[in-house]
Amino acid sequence: MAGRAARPGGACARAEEPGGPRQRRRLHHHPFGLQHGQRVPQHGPRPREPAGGVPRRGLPDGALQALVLREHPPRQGHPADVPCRLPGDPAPQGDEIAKAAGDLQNARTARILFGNERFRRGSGGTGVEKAKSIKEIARLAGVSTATVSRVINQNGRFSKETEERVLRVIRQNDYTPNMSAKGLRTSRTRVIGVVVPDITNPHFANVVLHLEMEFTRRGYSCLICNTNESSSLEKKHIRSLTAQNVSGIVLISSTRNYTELDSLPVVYVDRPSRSEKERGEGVMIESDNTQGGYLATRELLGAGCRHILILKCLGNDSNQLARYRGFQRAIGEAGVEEEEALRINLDAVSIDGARKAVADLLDGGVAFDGIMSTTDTMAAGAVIALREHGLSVPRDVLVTGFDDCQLAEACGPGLTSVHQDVAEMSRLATELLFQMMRGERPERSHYRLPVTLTVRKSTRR
Amino acid sequence: MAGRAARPGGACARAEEPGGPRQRRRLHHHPFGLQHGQRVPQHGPRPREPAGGVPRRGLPDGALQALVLREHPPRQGHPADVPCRLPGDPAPQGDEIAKAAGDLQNARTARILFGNERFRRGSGGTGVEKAKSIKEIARLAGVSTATVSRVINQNGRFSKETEERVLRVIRQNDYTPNMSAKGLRTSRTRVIGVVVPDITNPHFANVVLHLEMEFTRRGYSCLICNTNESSSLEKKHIRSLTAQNVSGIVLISSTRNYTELDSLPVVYVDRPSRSEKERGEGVMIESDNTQGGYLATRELLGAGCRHILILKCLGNDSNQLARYRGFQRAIGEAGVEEEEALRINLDAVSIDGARKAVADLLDGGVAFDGIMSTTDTMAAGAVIALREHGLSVPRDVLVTGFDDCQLAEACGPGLTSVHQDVAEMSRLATELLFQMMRGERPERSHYRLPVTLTVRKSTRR
DNA sequence: CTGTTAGCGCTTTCAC
DNA sequence: GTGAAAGCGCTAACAG
Repeated sequence: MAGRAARPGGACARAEEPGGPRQRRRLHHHPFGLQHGQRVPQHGPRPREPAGGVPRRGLPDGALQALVLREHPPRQGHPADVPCRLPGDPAPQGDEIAKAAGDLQNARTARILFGNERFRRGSGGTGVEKAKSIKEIARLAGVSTATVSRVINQNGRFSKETEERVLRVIRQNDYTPNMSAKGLRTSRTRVIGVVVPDITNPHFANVVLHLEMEFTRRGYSCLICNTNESSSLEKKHIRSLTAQNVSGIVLISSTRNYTELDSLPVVYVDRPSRSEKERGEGVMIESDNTQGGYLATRELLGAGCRHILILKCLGNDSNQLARYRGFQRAIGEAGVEEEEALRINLDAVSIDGARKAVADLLDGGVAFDGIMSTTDTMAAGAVIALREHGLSVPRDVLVTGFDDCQLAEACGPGLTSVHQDVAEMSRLATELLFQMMRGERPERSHYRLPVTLTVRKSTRR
Repeated sequence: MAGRAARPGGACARAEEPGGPRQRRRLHHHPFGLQHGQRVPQHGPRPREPAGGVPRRGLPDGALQALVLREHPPRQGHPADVPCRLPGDPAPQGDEIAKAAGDLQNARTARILFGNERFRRGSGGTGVEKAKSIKEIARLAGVSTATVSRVINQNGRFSKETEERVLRVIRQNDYTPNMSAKGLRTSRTRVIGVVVPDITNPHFANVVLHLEMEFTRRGYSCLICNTNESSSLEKKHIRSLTAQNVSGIVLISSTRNYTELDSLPVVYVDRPSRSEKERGEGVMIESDNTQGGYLATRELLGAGCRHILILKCLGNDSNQLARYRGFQRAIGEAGVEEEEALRINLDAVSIDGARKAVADLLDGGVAFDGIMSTTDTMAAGAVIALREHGLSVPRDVLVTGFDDCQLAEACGPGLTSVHQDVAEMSRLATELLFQMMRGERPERSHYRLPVTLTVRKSTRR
């Protein structure tokens, strides 16, 4: 295979074609062909026919694109270079689909929402045998499927010898239970949904990593859903998760009004409900953001700052507000007055947005000796702006961040930042979720984890 | 509920108890109680009994911890503060379980691998009705389930009027198909597995975000698996994914020898096979890392650097090597000789590791005028080390990074970095995966995407 | 302790 | 164009 002559290809060098030119045009021929000796079931899923079969109809995969695109726009990369674009790439059918957005209006939308993959693999392929079932294991072990099931799930009611025999057969045949069947039968899939606003936010990435580790440890998988801060996308994700019979959900969101979740174990993480008591159900874990804002501000005050710029972001993240309240408490206690001019509210969290905002302030001649930022990202932007204006951190201005992510370590002189105990947060979230999945009621419905201040050079002259 | 008196609680303030003290001890009472009028099926899953039922046996959730812990250790947060620890937190039963690691040795391991959630929700709860099935929809629409199915999947063979009626009923009842059943029947679940080494790596987080967006657009979900660079964990994840009948897999790994994947659409992203032709199957997409290394090095050479420190990492990521080769090519073309002393090989990618290594070199009096780092993270560490030694970037030393992540924007004066077109990579990966899922053969089996250089101040004096 | 069996919700063949 | 019915793989009630 590797010895074949490489075809020149377009912009991308070294494109190989494993199938060789002869097969190139047989697009509808499934690469994982049907095994010849395979049994053809009377009923049940029809294995792929070699060529014809049901012709592909309905919308191609590009269809949903237009639908979701409006609220989930693809991030701009470098729009100039779009290399190696595939031929036949269907142009998104914008208007036609877009008007069906959000609801099930017609068949086309139905297809979008529920459609099948048309071309399934044949369950046998080139030398690949069909996955073993519990029946097969039962036959080989000389017991009933019920017994195999009991052994697998350690539900008791079997003898030591039977157990050993069954387990041996399981091992020898490399058997793994079919989770779809299990899920159908038990309404639980050993999959946990994690709904997160934006996984590229280092803080959330960290949360997801830790959650995933905790789940894996317990033999569960992690279905991840980015909402991109869109509430309608969030709702879709949640519907999708319930449709998939997930065992539980971890939700990073301020929203609490999903009736879909009433019968499902849910743990809310990181973002408290906006209306404080929107819905009683569900368990909530958050860091003590107010305390974090307080600690950061105290650090600045302790170093002598008296004119502290507060850099925060409006938007969905209610934690920003809590951090700001901590700031207010600290300066209040210190007898420092809050200055209207020293408050920046950004629309979105970004390095460059913060940089520009701080630069504007500096250009306008506003004076301050400290910056308390409610995220590391914005703090990084602030540090850049200061440097560009010839100001030194920490000599001229002290800066604190929030989240203590990699950025804080790398930024300028090292950024003092409020550290959230993400590992503990994730551990606790998982623990509580599993309690609920077991049918137990967690001791509390609200946990607030202490934060600490990681002091770096940005606040120590 | 919100009006109830808050119990003082332990270290965490404001702990609420939604159930009130009376219910507190009834841990085995399911919070989502059984609806009273609910039908009790003769067979099939038994809804939770109020109290007794099958007593909880076998290992608690902590069991798998010890098993996986050794290869997937929890990252250290701030070990000092472990607040709000739950009571009854089971101590992991280390040795007992650990010796069963890696294989199915005994019943206990079986339970760990396959065990059920013991306590399912009653399918009805407080006012929550059972999820509707296709049968219910069929009844309400006055058609058969077959017809409903055909409408949902747009498989044809129904009249316009029938279609409208069915869709109306579906809408009115807020029906969503049960994906477990669908998965069982069709062996495909509209879920795509993404296996990634470490999601906190900003580059991978970015890839995952874009993949997830592409999947969501097409109505698919994203099951994410962190391998933490452990090959045995990777294997477990892959087995788990196949057991769950995922529709396809995106794999960021150098490994190509999973027979489990032979019958499944797989796209390899980012990391080429180590042995270049280990297995012909599967489609591979990567950035042109060699070209990236080349571009970065050229940038340094063009600015006059003649003694360039190469900062790379040994380990699983074969891209590091490609980038290094680009470096070699560039200096070769420029007639610059590679200096043994100017090569740092780190064990792992970290800011602090790079900082220390570069600091050691500086302390040792090794002289260089440029640094070509194979990741932004290490570049950030290098910049810190330089600054700590009183050297200025870019005045004294020029630096380039790789990946063009947030760190590059925030680091020092702004880091010139090689930009990978992650959006296009994800788009292409998804496109190819869906082609394979449809049974089509992609045009090529190997795609190499062009990279660009994002020039910032670290290379422009 | 073990086996028989119904059926979870869905898709698809076959018969009309 | 439509419906009846089988059966995907698994669990759990029930009978022995």
